[in-house]
Amino acid sequence: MMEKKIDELLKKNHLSVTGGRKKILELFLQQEGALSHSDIERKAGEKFDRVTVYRTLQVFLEKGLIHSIPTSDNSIRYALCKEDCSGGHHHDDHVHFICNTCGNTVCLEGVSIPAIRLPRGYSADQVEMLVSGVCKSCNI
Amino acid sequence: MMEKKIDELLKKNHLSVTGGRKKILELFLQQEGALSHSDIERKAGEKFDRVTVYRTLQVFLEKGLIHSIPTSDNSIRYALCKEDCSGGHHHDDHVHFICNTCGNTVCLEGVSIPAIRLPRGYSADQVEMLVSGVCKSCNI
DNA sequence: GTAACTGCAAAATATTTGCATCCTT
DNA sequence: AAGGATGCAAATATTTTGCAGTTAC
Repeated sequence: MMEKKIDELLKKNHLSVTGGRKKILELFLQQEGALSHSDIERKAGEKFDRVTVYRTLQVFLEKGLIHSIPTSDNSIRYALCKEDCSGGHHHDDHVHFICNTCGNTVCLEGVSIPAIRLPRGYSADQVEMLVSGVCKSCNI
Repeated sequence: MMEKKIDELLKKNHLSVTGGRKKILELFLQQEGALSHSDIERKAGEKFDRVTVYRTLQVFLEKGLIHSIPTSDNSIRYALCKEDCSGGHHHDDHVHFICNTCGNTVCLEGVSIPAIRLPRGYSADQVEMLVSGVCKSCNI
């Protein structure tokens, strides 16, 4: 049951289990894709405060439950991390896809980011790859 | 002379040559790297209005004079486009590098984004690659 | 019982819009 | 002269902070 999974996820990350956190985590689990702050507010209905959403996302981010996906429109998306990246230690080597038709953002778990050769003097820490286009569901 | 170059750039893109636009374009030309909205405000001093900066960046973006670089911190950076991407038709196939030490963002013109294979059903339109780490100047 | 989480109020920031005026062409 | 660009004022929207009340452990 999802309820169980949610509780486990929170406990595993040393977070107390509260209504707001459960609700937000549930949204992420239901949705196969990324959510922006405003997506969450909208989907959660009038359930809880804006501020709680900010704080919850921040804590989830710190604990490594979710990761953020950069965008060009000043509205960062967040997506659930997979098992192996809890504790702030991310294994974010997958590609993010943004659909221009439906607006959804998804993590392409199967597609990994190819290595690149940087100019002399540069050292890489993290690499993000962002593809926009038309997704599977819209591409008919 | 830079003055000339600035005028030409504006004219080439069918924009009238005004003080604000010249100033902002000058900032981009001086700086080898990307600028955020607030960078521009800061560097321009008290020269002109916030609103002018918003509108100018928007126009430059539409005309293809600059391109935007996504970030994870709700502060989009903008960088000058090279010759061949005016008219909203971008040739943005280079990698962007964000230095965690000095905070600068630069376009690695020499490094091009490797092709990737998307899952069946997805079609790509644009690809962004964002590397963070330590840049040449800070890596000593 | 205690520490942590939440909601509310309010402050601080950031972005957008309308309009009158000024500047470029 | 005409159209577009700018500055100012103000409306909106977004994010942060402090604090008091509530809840999880």
